[in-house]
Order: sequence, then structure tokens, then C-alpha cells
Amino acid sequence: MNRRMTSEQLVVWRALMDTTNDLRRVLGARLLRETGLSPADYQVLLALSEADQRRLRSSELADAVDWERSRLSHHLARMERRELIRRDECATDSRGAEVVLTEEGARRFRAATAPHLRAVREQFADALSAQQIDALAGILRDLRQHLKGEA
Amino acid sequence: MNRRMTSEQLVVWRALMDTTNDLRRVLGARLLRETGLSPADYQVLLALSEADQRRLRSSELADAVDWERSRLSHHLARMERRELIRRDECATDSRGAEVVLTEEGARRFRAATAPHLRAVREQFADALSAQQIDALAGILRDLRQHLKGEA
DNA sequence: GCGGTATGGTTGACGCGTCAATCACGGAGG
DNA sequence: CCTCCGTGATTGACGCGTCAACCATACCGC
Repeated sequence: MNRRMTSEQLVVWRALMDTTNDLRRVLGARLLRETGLSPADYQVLLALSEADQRRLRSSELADAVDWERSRLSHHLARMERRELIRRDECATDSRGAEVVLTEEGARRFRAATAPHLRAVREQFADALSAQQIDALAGILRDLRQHLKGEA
Repeated sequence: MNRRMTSEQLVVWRALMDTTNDLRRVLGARLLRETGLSPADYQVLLALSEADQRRLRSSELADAVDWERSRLSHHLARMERRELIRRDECATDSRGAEVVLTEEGARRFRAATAPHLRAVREQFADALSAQQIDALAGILRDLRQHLKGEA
């Protein structure tokens, strides 16, 4: 099949990219301003907070946040400088590293949770009706499904 | 009002961020692979292609793509190295710059249009029904509206 | 044990985005 | 004129992401 998109489809595509981009930007900036944590910091701290002993092997953490190892490595380097996390040697595999949440990291994450959830509610959830949320859930499910083959 | 979000709202929020992120990534990578242009390149070339004389003042271009001037300046520097655009002095205001589409830039953009539209259709439009497109349009309109105050 | 390969993780280079500082020119008021 | 201010645009520093190259260790088969 080789038909063209309707212009509505194209417009909605642009709107999707632009709006989600703005949402990301606004919420990310707000999080940083209110808590000093970037969205990426938040994801990492969340995963570590939920982990047993507040520590994870580097590759488990990569799975948890769904990042490439390289990206994680770079980000952990920045977080380690700020003493949000620490990297210990792994007892059972000397290639490996264990990423450990520091006290400071745990504290900062706890302090960030409420502001973050409030921001998501105010700037996302409050804008949409229950029906819209349901419809959006379906749309995202289908998009993700469709993407699966070629991701 | 100080109620919490439902967990569905939060899940849909995460799905929105994750899915749009993946879409951006997959389509961006595909565009680059197929045409050698990044999404940002494409936006700039599109705006210039549509401009009178294929040239725009730097700040008009910034308005057209809705970027900060600083971001545009950095990006134009990279594009100029690749000879996709050129920067001329402006005749009427010697502070200003005129951004001009080069032949090469125009050629590359023309060659990129069809693959790009095809990719958007395949990975976005083909995944959704007409009803879903309409619903999504409404959702995005409301989100954008809601965002307006605090952007 | 020993060679080869797979795996865990890091590094460097580079594109992209943001912020704050800066520079150069234009324009108004004295 | 000339000073002061606003504006057009660039720069530098830094965080973030990706890709390809790399290093070290583990593990498998002989």
C-alpha cells in the first residue's frame, strides 16, 4: 500500500511531537527548579529506591530504566560526582559494579516525590477527562504495539 | 484542590512519555539513516524551503521553527559546516544574519521528504483508526490549552 | 591450564539543548 | 555628536544521548 497520509494525520503527528516535547520540557524544568533533580536523575533514584538494599547491578539498573549501558554509565558518572549514588565493586563478579543509593540520594529523592507527582497532575492529569485518559491509554497501547516489530 | 492522581493517570503519563520518546527515537534514527538528516535539520530545511527566496532572517527562522535563538545559532553552525545552509550578512541591519538554503541543502531536503512522510505514516498513522486520530487531536488540543498559562 | 569468545562496563567523540554572558549594532534623548 | 539602552545574534560551559571502540573478566571447550 502506498497511499499518502491525510493532512489531518500529519497535523496530529506534528501536534503530538510538539506537545509532548513541551510537556517534557516544562515538567523537566520545573522538577529541576523545585528539587535540583533532572528527570533522568529521578528515574534512576526511583529504581534504586525500590531495589532491595537500595542497590542494583549496573545492568539490572539499565534494564529497570530501559537505557543503554553506555548512557547509564555516563549518567552515573555525573550522579556520582554529586554524591547521589556510589559505585561499589561487585562481590560475585569482578567485572561488575553495584550501584548504591547514598543517604543524600535517598533524601533528595524523597523530597522530590511529592512535587513531581503534583506537577504531573497539574500539567497533565488535570487537563484531561477520565474518558480522554482511557482513550489515550488505548492509543498509546496501539502505537506501542505497532512499534514493537521495528524497535 | 489537593487530591492525588489515580494510578491509571500516572501509568498513562509514563506511557505517554515512554511511547512518544520511542517514536521520536525510532523515526529520528530512521530519517538519519535514510537521508543523512536529523529531525532538527529537517525542520530547518522545511522552513527555509517554504520561505521567500529560500532565505530568512535568523530570528524569523527561530520563530518559524519555534526555537530559542541560541539553539538555532548552534544548529546553524553545524549545518553550515555541512554546507546545507549559508549565512549572509543582512543588507538592512548589519547586526543581522540571513540564513540561505544552499543548492545542496535544497536537494537533500527534496530527497528526504518522501521517505520522511512514508516513515511517519508507517510508524504513526497506520497504527491508529480515524476515530483515534480525532480523539488524539482533541486530547492534544486540551493539553496544549492547559499548558498555555505556564509555558 | 589455555585459547577464544561472550559479557559487564567504561570511554571518547560528537550531535543536540539550555542558560548565562557577551558582542555589535541601531536608535532615542540630551 | 555621544551616551545609554534595546535588540540580533554568537559563544562557552555543561548536561544529556548515541555510537563505536575498548578493557577486563568470566566462561566454555579442549
